[in-house]
Amino acid sequence: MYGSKRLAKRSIIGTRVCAPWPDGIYYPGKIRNMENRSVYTICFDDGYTKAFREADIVGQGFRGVGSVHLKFGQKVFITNNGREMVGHVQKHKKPTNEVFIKIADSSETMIQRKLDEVRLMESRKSPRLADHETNYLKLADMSPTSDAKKRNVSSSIDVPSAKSFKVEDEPMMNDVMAAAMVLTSLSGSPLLARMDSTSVPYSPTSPTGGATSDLSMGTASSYSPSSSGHFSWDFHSRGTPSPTSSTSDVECNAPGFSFPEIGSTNGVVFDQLSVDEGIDMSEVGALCTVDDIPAKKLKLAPTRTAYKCTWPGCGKTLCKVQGIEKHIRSQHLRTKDSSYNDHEEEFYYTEIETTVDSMSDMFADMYTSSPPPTLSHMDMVRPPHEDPRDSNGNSGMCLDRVVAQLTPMSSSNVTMFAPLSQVPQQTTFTWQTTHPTTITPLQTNGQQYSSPIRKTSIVQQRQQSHQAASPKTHLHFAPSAGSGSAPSQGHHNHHHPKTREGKKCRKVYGMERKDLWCTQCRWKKACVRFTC
DNA sequence: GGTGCCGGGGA
DNA sequence: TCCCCGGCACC
Repeated sequence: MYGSKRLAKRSIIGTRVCAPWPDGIYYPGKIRNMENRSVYTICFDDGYTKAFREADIVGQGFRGVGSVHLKFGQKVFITNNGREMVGHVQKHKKPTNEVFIKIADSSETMIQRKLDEVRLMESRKSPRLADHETNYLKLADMSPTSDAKKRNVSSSIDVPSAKSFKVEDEPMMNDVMAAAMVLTSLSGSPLLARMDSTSVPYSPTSPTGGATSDLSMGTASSYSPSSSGHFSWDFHSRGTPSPTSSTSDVECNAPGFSFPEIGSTNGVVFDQLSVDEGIDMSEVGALCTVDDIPAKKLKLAPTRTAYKCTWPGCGKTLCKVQGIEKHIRSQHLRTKDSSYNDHEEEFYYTEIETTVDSMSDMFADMYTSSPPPTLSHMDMVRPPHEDPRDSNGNSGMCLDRVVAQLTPMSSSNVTMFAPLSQVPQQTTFTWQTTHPTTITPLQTNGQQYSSPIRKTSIVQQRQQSHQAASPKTHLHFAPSAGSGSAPSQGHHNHHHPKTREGKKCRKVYGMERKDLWCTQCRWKKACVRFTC
């Protein structure tokens, strides 16, 4: 019924957004794919890839910066004197939403801005900013010397000087921040960084020290002065991946293999992470408490991540994202020119996750032997940006909606963790696979386990699309939310086979952001982006 | 009244 | 084919 619908042209893939690391600081990245309607895999600029809930993402189509709390050291962009400047947050006063920003190219200039006037990403690419954007080392190499004085004359327009700014008594904070930015950008895994932050007093990924705390907590003073100027933290010494390792290493080490490490460090964390061995939908660092976990889900199953080519008939599975991308480029896209990278290959592989204990050996064969669903139109997928969650991350309603928007068949459980600094939250939902035979063995492992496979957006989107089109679609999960409007019930299929409870572009983006709507919505046609 | 989207029609 | 919009059913 809906299979013949014209497909949207716009793509969210590749959209630059910001997402928080475990230290609570937002960093820019690109949306690589969509895990489901509410979870997006973001590839940070340093190559690290992580899944985030839509509510944790800041950017066009997602939540605005006005709804986030900027932590100390957060890199921001502001317009000052008609110029876009980059700086780092010194303090974000929540009550007034005032943000004090230290301009990156000056150690003295402090800018005060309303939160709404702050951007997490540059609005335009000026050479000056581009330089800052890409050269973190240079950024980190700033020193509060004569250069600062010079700039202080022209750029401190409407702000008190840093010295009069008593919020932070960190003389070397600029350097520290810069260093932190470098490290947070380069470090392999927020997951591990979080682990560090919970187990080590000093976290290289957190400019405020291990506690990822606000400036107001005064943890900045815990920063080691020796860290300024060079960045040689030994990630390996704590069993974490090198921040400067290749992206593939990051991929392989951080999201996949780090779970056991975390488990070994923090039993609670381990439990959390291994629950369902499902998708860590958000900040793994924002770990749930045990209390948040349904007892039935307390099964340990460390996971690892692999990448499976979804090119029809291929199914090659590699453990490194670089490898799979190379494979796709070379084998399928025939793109040899590495300088031309439109990231098309990202459409043709999916990140899969499996438990180390039971699945590591079998899943590759299983998945390589299973032809993937036809490639879906990821570009139909746009994220809802208005998450009904409250600012504390209490996402009960949101999660319910997430659940409701899925078209599950109890094949895979997805574990969602609340983002950092938010109330630990976890939910589990399932989705149906279009290849039940592929999943069946996993399903039989038990409900707690369900599928350990993390199927990312391409496959999943297709699944959802199929289900939306299938009259046999039915829900198997029991959550109260959304269950009352299961597609199999009542009037639902008559005139509006797509439930109104599903987010539609109008609802998600609003009239003022109609440009973000899918084409269908703009044409008042059936939404193809938020199908249910 | 708002929303979703079918159906029709213009470019 | 793209795009717009009237109109209707549903909430």
